Amino acid sequence: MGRNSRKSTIDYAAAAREWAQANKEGRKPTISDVARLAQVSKKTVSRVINHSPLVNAATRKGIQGLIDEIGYQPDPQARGLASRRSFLVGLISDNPTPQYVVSIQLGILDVVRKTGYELVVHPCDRNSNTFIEDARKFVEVQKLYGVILTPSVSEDERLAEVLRDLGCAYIRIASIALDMERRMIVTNDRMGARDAARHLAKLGHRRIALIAGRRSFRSSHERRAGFEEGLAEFGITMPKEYILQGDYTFESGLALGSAILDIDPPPTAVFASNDEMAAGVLQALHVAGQTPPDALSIVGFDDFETATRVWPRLTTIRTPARRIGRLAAERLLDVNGGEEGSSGENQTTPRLIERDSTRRAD
Amino acid sequence: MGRNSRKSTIDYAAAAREWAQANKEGRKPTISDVARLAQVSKKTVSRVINHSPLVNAATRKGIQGLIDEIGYQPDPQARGLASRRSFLVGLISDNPTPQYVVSIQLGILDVVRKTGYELVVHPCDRNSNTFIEDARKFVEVQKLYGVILTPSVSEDERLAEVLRDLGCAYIRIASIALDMERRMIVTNDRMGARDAARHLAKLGHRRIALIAGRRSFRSSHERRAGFEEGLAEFGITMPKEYILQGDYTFESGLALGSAILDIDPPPTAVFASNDEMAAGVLQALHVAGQTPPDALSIVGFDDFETATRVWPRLTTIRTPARRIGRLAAERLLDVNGGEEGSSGENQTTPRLIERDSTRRAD
DNA sequence: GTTACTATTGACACCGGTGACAATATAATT
DNA sequence: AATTATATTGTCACCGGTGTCAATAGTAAC
Repeated sequence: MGRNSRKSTIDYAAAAREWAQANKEGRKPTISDVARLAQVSKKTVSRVINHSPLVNAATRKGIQGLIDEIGYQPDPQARGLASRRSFLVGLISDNPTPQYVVSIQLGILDVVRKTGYELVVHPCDRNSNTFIEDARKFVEVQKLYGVILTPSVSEDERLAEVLRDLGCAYIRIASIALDMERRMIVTNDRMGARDAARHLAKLGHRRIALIAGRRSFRSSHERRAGFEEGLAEFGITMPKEYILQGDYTFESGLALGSAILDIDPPPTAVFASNDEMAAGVLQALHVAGQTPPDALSIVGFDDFETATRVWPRLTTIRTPARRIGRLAAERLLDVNGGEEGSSGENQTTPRLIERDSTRRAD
Repeated sequence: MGRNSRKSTIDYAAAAREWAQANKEGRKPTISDVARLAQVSKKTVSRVINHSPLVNAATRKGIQGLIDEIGYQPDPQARGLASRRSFLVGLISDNPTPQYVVSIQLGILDVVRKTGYELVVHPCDRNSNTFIEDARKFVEVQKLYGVILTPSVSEDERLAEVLRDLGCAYIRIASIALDMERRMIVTNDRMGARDAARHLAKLGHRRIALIAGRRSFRSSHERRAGFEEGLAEFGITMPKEYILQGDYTFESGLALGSAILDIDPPPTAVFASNDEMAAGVLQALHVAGQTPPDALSIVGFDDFETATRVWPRLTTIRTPARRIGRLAAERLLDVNGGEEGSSGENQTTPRLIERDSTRRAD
């Protein structure tokens, strides 16, 4: 205190009224308007909007009040132009499951909204040979504040390198740590798959099959490895013919589901590496006239909507996608402002949701 | 021709080389760089990037070549600041079905990408009392080029008025024309529902029930009306107790599905106003130990993924969501540049997809 | 040859902020 | 009282484009 009355104190309320008066035509106020009304320089107002500590508390309070009063909102384009950045966050994804993408988006938006940033979505095709170049242009031209990457683009090292090169902050969502901790949100798929295995083993199953996910997704390897580890705890190993290669699509699950029926001896349970494929297996059984889980128990992975739409409802491993999105955004925008430990979570552990697609082995 | 050699001709290729030479440190070129190299004013370069007709053909060609050569990309922030607009398109939605939102997004992106715009997503809650104000701020602060609205926000007249007020272009996706033609993409839900009714009637069903969608969605009324019209063609009317009020969620379908079983006399077919609810009905039947479509045929609406995941797969009315997104974006960005008639579609007609959830009435 | 017109280009301020650095005021130190 | 440090604020050029309007150069008309 004590040093806040260099000049005769300003009546901010009166200034606000004056503005309302003079601005009949409804012009949006700019920083200059605020500065004039508050009788300070533009720079000081700028400091207030940017939460600079270099402002006298009383001055800040008054200016902030004036800003609220007349509804001044800084122009992101002008701010960005001057400071060579933007207030946009990008989401680069190439995930085939729409439900995943939406959930992640919602999670990100939960956070981004509060902080005045906006989310620009950017699906891409990792196989396109202009993929890297496109992404580069995207972040460069838009001067993105940062980007969030979902599998499988999150696993692309070329992309990560380009982003580092551009000095663009990024968060990679993936099933294992591929990068510095502050750049990762890790979903512990391996552990989830392990639980799936334990669940089936505890139900007495011994002849257990696996439908693997798309090879280009890290998660597909993690899920398989975790599942095998879990089985190993019970002394179970899968013979080669019980391991089928899917690609995370419903169609692959459908095809492989009917293939499973022809295996001799038939497995009594199967772990599909995601719900879409599990739903496919389920449908294959129905087509074959079976009534799951009688002859075949099924465990999925993800717990997206499909899991509860099908019949019987899928026992599955829940991936908290929205929460993951939230964590990624929090980390990117450094909500919790660097306060040590506060909520620096960057791990999510999936958990088993038991429903109706599994039963005890006879 | 004839007036393109006022000054000694510029060697643009040489200029490009010169830039590559001088710019070892990899600075991004700005409009000033281009202007200097091409020996013209910034304004002329500006005209080229904006496709102004007021540029000599030869000059344009040279400058464009130079731009391509050195990889100049105009800064959207600077452009926006100076011209008081932006290169962002907004998607404002409050639809409960994620698959719909994703499909629409993809459709919009199909178009938006090609034109250098970016898509900013903005889900909202129409019941929030700051909804309108939030939306207003969103388009005002971001100076959005335009926005696309999906049901049910697309049906909100207050919002539309605010947008007109702000001079922001917008496209409303809805099941009936609520606005000037150039601002609408209409999905003819009524006709789709009519087809659903005809389908059931032709299969010999007479005791037919309806599960209506959420009241706050226009489509729910359209679908109901269309369905009733279709039945009327066959002289069928639904008694009151056959008309159930759902809310477009799976859960409501599940609850109402089991309610249907208690109606006496029981209907032999039901039209659920969307696939989610149809899936719910299906599950209710399974829970009750029935094997649809034996005792009850079901028709859904939308043909989103759920329709093919459940068993039996749903007979449904396809809403081409991605195409709708594409049409909306084309219209908004005026792709087809005003050429009369070229592809000014703004209607999509849903069509019946026959699968396994319907059968002949006994 | 002069005038009027069209086509093309340029000059320059400005959009609404921020960065770098200078200036001023107050407090602390000697 | 003079000097130094700290807190607070201001100055001014600049970010990278565009709008407005003037300038210049050919061309057609008189």
